[in-house]
Amino acid sequence: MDVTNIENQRVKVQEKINNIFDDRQGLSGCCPIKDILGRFGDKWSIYTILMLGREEKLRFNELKGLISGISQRMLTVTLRSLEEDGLVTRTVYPEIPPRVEYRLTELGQGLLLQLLQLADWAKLHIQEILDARQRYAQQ
Amino acid sequence: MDVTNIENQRVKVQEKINNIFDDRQGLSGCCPIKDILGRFGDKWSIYTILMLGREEKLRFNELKGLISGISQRMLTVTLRSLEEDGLVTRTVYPEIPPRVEYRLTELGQGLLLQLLQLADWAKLHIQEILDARQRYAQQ
DNA sequence: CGGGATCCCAGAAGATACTG
DNA sequence: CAGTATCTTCTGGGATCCCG
Repeated sequence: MDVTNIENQRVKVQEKINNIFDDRQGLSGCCPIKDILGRFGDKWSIYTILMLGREEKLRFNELKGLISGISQRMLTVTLRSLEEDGLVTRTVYPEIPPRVEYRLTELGQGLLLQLLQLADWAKLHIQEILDARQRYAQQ
Repeated sequence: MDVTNIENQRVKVQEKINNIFDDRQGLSGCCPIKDILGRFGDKWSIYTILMLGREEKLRFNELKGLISGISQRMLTVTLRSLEEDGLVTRTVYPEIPPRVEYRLTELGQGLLLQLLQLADWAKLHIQEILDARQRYAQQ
């Protein structure tokens, strides 16, 4: 009985994986995971999304202060890329000096939730990974 | 009532995000998401994990055939990196010619499940992203 | 068969200076 | 304040050759 369940699990996983690769042609020649990953797999997007998720709205220099180490250029590039994909909105207030506010869209908040799930898994298993890494280094 | 629920949701999200950053110091100066992402955020790890997840066990050249476009070097590098982190096992059979089998560990299978969840979200929302990208391009 | 070692390059990211 | 422009630096990954 247990064996059957485990076997069923396996088959489901295999089907899902097959589905991912079936869709490859339709979606600009790339599997959806890779495509999504391209959106936040870079060096700064995650931090940007997390900060906007925590603070709800932030100005350019506020973000720059919160994301330690990021350069002006990379913050600009990152925000433009997130905006392009509809994950972030950019609102310019025509004042002097200018004020620009960034927020997550609903889509961006959805992605944030996925990231947090991934973070949960990561926190649960990070120690195993660190241990494995150390074992590997000692061999 | 509904407003309170939404507000509760928000607070939960904020707490989670704060937790991620609280742990930064303890975990080699990096938040766990970034650390995990470093494991499969590269160009080939995902495909490797997906293939091993689908086939259960694979030899070096079988993998190379399944992952179109990958070079010998990058397959080696990718597999070593996954092995180092305890996501993949490498078994050498001392025959002539040599035979080497790769499999996902339990940890690797756990990560695979996370990836599949991400894929589910991706498939649901990829079209929104593509639309947003097109709108952005036309402005 | 399953790699290791070496060379090389494009594109990502940092530093710095300037601007509406 | 919120960028843009330009230059340089760094790194991931491809190509090639070799080996047990």
